[in-house]
This record gives sequence, structure tokens and C-alpha cells, in this order.
Amino acid sequence: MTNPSVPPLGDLEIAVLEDIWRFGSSDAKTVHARVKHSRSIALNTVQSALERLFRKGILQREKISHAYEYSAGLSRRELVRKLVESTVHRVAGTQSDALLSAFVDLAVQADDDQLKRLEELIARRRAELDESR
Amino acid sequence: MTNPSVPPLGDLEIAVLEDIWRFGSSDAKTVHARVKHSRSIALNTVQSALERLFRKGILQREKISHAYEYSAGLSRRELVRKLVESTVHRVAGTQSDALLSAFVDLAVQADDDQLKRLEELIARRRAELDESR
DNA sequence: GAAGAAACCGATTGACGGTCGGTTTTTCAA
DNA sequence: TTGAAAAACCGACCGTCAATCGGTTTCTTC
Repeated sequence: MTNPSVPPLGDLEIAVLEDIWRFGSSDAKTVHARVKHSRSIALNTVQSALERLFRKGILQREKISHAYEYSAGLSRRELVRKLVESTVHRVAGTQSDALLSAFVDLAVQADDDQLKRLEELIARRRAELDESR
Repeated sequence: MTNPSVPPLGDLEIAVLEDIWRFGSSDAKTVHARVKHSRSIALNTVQSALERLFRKGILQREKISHAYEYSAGLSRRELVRKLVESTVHRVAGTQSDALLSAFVDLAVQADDDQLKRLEELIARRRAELDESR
């Protein structure tokens, strides 16, 4: 929790991740087959993006016969959270304040519906806090 | 608003920025004088960090006699917001959802006090929304 | 007009992402 | 069992970018 740092991700890495999120666990070949329409890219390139993602702890892999099956170790949601956390940590003296500031300013763009959901969320969180006291 | 992208910042860049936030508008020499305690670094190095920050639109500068006076064009808060926005945009299919998700997950760590402030914020935002309708 | 200050102009180094080609290892079927 | 196909593995190259600085030019001011 003290060091939630997630290394930054490149464009291809994100594209490949998106693909795994979308279609579920896959091996390099399959990902390549799907991704090569938008990017003409060699299989090896996809392979190393996958590998990098694995080393970064973003993807998991399991050897199925002699091919790696890659799967997302994180939901998009979790990744976004970690990424945001890292970002904030880098440029924030005291986390909580900076975090709150970001909330504040981002919330300004939220619409009615989102505000409502946010309120519910806060209520729930508050309930949890009360409960554990 | 559609393209809020802020380029990523290096460590020295952030340090220099922090310095400007802390002490206000300064020229390279002054920043260097303050920063060199923690990092033994040449004046030129600070100068180019400042310059880079300027080119990235993070700092403003004004020529005072023949030296540049750099000042923050953004508050820390605004920067954090932009940085977070960029981060979310890169990895999010549909912005609003990802944004909300990030809220949700980050809010889980918020304490009582922060929740209260968040609620106030939402209330205010809601009032603004009503007003402009 | 000379000295000092600061900008300006590269140049270098080290990471890192993206990109592959070639080599080795593994699997599997004939 | 062996040979072809598949996939991993290795390592190289390029481009970009932050950090770092030395040297040169330009500007100001006394």
C-alpha cells in the first residue's frame, strides 16, 4: 500500500491489455491475430509486449503445453486505480490532500447521474466506517 | 477538453516544479541555489528542466531584463487533475465509467473527514447543475 | 568596450518501448 | 523415432526522452 507504483505503460502494451480484457485469456498468436488488423505488426512484437506486461505484474501467464496463456491479473478498474494512485503519489506531498483535490476537480465534470452514484458510494463507505468502530 | 493530455514528467522536473510552487516565481539561478542541496546538479541542468517544463506548458516565463522568470501556470491541484485525466483517458474505453470506477476504488481509502468534504463538494456541484438549467 | 550573467546550442548517457530476425527448444504426428 | 511446425528465447536496433553538462553567443550594465 505504501508503494503502489505501477510502471507506465506504452501504447502497444495498452492495446494488448485491452485485447486480453476483451477476449479473455489468450496466447500470443491469438492476440496477434486479432491485433494485427489495426496494427501491422509481427507476432514477435506482440509477444514481447505480452512478456513486458507479465514482467510488470500486469498479466499472469500459464504454460499450456508449450505456449503461454496470458490472462489479466487486474481488472481495468484496478489498473486505473493503481495508475491514478501512482500518478498522484509522484506529484503529491501529502496523498490524501492531493487525492481529494483530484476528486474535487474531476467531480466538476460529473453529471447528475454520476453524482448520484457517488453519493451512494459515500453513504456506503460511511456505513462501513461506522460499523468498524 | 477532448485532449487534456499532459506529457509525463521526469523526477527532476517534478522537483523543480515543487520548488516553484513552494517559493513562487523564480529564475533558474535561484531555483538552482535551492535545489542543489538535495541534488548536486549544475545550473544548466536546472535550466533545461525549467525549459522543458515551459515547452510542456506547465510553466510560464517572462523575461526580466535578460533572465527568465519562471512561474507556475498551474496549481498543483490542476496539474494533478490533468495528470489523472490523462492517465484515465489512456486506459479507459468510456471515460465516465472509468473515472467513476477510479473514484469508487480510491474513495474506499478515504476517512471520515474526507468523506464529509466530498459530500459538500457534491452538494455544491449539484447546486451548480440545477442553477444552469 | 569589457566583464559577468544568462540564454542558447548541441552532445552524451541511460532508460525504455516498439520492432524484429535468427536460434533453440518443445511438441506432436507420421 | 525423427522431422516439421510452433513457440519461446536471445539479442539487436531504432527512436524518444529525461538528465546531465560544456562551450559559445548574446545581452546588460558599469
